[in-house]
Amino acid sequence: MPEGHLIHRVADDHQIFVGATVKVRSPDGRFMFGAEELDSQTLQSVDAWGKHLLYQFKPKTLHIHLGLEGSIRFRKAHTLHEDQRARLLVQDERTGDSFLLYNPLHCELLSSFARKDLIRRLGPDLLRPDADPEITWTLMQRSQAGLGEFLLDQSCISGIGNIYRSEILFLLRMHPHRRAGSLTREEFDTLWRLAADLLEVGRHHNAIITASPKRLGKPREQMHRSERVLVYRKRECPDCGALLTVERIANRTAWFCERCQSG
DNA sequence: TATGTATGGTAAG
DNA sequence: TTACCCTACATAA
Repeated sequence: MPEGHLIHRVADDHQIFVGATVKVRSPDGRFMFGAEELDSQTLQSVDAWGKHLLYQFKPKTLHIHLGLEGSIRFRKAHTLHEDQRARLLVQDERTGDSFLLYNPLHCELLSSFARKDLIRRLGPDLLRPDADPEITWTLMQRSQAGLGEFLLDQSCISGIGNIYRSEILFLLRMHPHRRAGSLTREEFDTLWRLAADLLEVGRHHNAIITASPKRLGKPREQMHRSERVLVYRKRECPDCGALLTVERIANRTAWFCERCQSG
């Protein structure tokens, strides 16, 4: 279920494990080698970069990417739950709290070189305070891609997934086939700020919410699933009522309104 | 119960 | 560009 907001939320939540000496196991046996290497080590830090989670040990880093199907569950101490389906179990030896990892795309150990290389390949992460928009701006000016394709390219800007893509472009009234390189600096700044704000809201609420609470007349917490987004998987434009265009862009389905997103 | 689809990414062709 | 990964869930039958 992960776009960047959720990965950062996990990293936030997992700060409680930093400094802990941990018990590490691989219940499904598919990460035995790595689990043995990390067992009884002390966790130095937990970081999110785009859709990647990095758990720093010495000298190696545990790299987790949830992909499309992965999930992470937190378990309070003493709620003993032997789940053989989990790829990874990490337990804080001080508190007994643990987390379990299921169906990840990646669960592997990285050398410090491989860690740097991974981060180098990623574009600026909207949710990181050190994110440098100038890098994305430069890439965008040179890009031949349409906006819909550009926003999903994690090497140009990281953290945005398929739901946020459609939602951001709708809110900006920008057509997904408009060339990324055609944006003015002002338009880019607006895009960057909007995307960062939306991801921050998602991180806070642990859910993708792009609809305005004011417009609906209820707080975000009370919004129904279908009310939280504007165009993703919808039939009609929430503004003009026209049928939305559904099209695969960069190998993923995109929803947009030809009438409202003309720019 | 069967079918279709997917909030992501990689690698083969 | 396409197949694949091979799970979870919603919807159709």
